[in-house]
Amino acid sequence: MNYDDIVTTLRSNGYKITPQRQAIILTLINSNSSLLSADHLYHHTKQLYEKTNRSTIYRNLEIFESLNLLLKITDNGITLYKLICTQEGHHHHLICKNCGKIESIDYCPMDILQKLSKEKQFHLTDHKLELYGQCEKCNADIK
Amino acid sequence: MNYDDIVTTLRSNGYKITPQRQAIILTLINSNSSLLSADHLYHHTKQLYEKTNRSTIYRNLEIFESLNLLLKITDNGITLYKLICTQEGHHHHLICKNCGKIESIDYCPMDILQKLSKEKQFHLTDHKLELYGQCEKCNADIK
DNA sequence: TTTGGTGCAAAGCGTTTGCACCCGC
DNA sequence: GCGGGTGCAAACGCTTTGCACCAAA
Repeated sequence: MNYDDIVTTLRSNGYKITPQRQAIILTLINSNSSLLSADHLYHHTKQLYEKTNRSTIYRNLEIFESLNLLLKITDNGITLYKLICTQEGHHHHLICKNCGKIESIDYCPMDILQKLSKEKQFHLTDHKLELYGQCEKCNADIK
Repeated sequence: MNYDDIVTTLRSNGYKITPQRQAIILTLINSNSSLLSADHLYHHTKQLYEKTNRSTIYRNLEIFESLNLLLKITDNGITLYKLICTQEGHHHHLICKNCGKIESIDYCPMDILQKLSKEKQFHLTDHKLELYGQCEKCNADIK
């Protein structure tokens, strides 16, 4: 999922390509697909296109999310966003509580959970799995 | 984990037992261990002890959480609380996006994830697994 | 008597909204 | 030119905080 793909998705859903929107997309891409706060996104987007407003950020994040371009993660009142890279496929994260470093893990327990939920006649549509702890570096630092 | 256990835990950690605190505990217990919002908790606690303030609710929820008596779940900006019942053991939830019904499932993928994270030298301390979809009843209603 | 707990009101914070204007298509 | 997109400022909802008083131990 690169810049052009996102622009195409937007266009084909009837959304216009404004400079603000372009700047937001670039900021998301430039972030190396790490988790970003709305505030971080606001400041970095402003660096690309000065006259971008906070409300524009929020309004676009909502649109991107609705188009499944963006992942929104909320933990402990803190909301973070991340581009969904379909090339990388579905995965989960190891989040270091100390330094905030985020690693990806490919393992997903959903196949097992699908079976379990079928037994309960529950139709699974979404799931959230987040793992917290200390990464290798922080572990060493603490010791 | 019943009322007396919670009171004992509070006392042994140097916390006093005020009528407000008692009312909050009772409200949590009476809720049949379903997920409650701070607002819901506020109104129901008031029914038990009229002169309870919102700040008191929040301050106590924070204390209960720090003592591992309470689980705090945030999804999409909505924060809910639930007593941790150690007797029931660790488990996860199936949350119906339609009617809000919550079912428990015993399966937990953490043993597998522990192995995976060890390979990455990541020290796992916490995890969150939440499953969303439609429960049996809502599924039938939609069809 | 001591010290944590509380009520109150005000502020905080991230987010949302109404409106008039702007601009991509 | 049309209709969606934006900036602005104000409001929002939930939560937190400072302070003086209160009451559990």
